[in-house]
Amino acid sequence: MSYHHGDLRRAMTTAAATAVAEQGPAGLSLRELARRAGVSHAAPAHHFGDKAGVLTAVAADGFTQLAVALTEAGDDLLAAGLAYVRFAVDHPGHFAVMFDRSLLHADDAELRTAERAASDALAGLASDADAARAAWSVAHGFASLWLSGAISGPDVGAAAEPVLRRMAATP
Amino acid sequence: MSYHHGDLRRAMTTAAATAVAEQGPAGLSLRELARRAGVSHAAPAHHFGDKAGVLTAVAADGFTQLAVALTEAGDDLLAAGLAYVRFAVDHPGHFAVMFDRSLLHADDAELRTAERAASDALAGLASDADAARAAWSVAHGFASLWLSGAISGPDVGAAAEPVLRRMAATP
DNA sequence: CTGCTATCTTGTCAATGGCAAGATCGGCCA
DNA sequence: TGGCCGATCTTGCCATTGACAAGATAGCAG
Repeated sequence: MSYHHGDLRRAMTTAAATAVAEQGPAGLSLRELARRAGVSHAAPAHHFGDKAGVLTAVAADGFTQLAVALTEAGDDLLAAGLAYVRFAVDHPGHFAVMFDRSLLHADDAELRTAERAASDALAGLASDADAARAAWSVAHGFASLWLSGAISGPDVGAAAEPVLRRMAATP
Repeated sequence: MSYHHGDLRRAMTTAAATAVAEQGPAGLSLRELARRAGVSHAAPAHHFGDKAGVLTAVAADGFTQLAVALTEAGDDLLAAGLAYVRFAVDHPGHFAVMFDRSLLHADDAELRTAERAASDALAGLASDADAARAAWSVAHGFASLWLSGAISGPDVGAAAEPVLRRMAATP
């Protein structure tokens, strides 16, 4: 039987992200993941160690992509907030694990550098620490509530914009 | 052997809440729960149906308590925000499941009425819908980020107050 | 006392996460 | 060229778990 020689690690992380987006982190099965990738049930363990390792890789991937999205949004606080919300809505699988320490290996090196990158992208936007925390809180809160269905509407951007503007306006 | 005749259902929900607070929703084991309560491994199923049923009961309990906390906080938006954050920090097990639809029976009757109670308590605070959403987002976001460790400090209230004030100040 | 219902039990099963040991592959160096 | 070696992936196994089915017990109504 021929072995799998593609980039199995990346295939697994992306598959895991979509699975988490569909069924939540608790619904993720390593064996199901392996089945879909066409490999044996023990293949994930080699690359990630355990289940938390898979989710840690997903989270690290998410923070990296978030850092890029925030950087691309520029210096405007409102634009950055919208980019944050859009990232969460477009990558629900990543977002669902990124801030849940109970699912991750919090001391993973790759994760920490990715977190740092996103954190740095955030810190550069606001004038002081409280303003940064406030902006981060609104964007994060709105994204979470939207994903949970607590806030809903026809368009995310249209719903988020007035909420985020209210925060960006304050000095 | 004598059967358990106390209020097993309530004992389970509170035990489940503390277990979730310690190990996250994914780490919750119905059998471990039953063991701690001194009942058989199938006892939880009778009261809650399945695992999601247990977490649904925890979430409903959380929304009920949240509604009380918000009502007690009065009409001030800042006070309500602080009460929201304090509730999340004081009841991390409840908060962790309340907004995660993937863990719950979203159509549960008890859950829906509890959600409604909390939602009503929130809606009465702000002048318009956007203001309510904004206040909710900041409080929810700050609480989430604090619980995840992304924002930290010596005292929650001291850290939250300037952030929430920034939102409450805007008309 | 008898029957009824809610509560709790034992018994069982498939699925899962994780570990150990072995097989295969691809590249590196003599 | 040919053999070695580490990385990758496999098979085999085990304890734990969630869920279901069927039975036992307790307390209450009549």
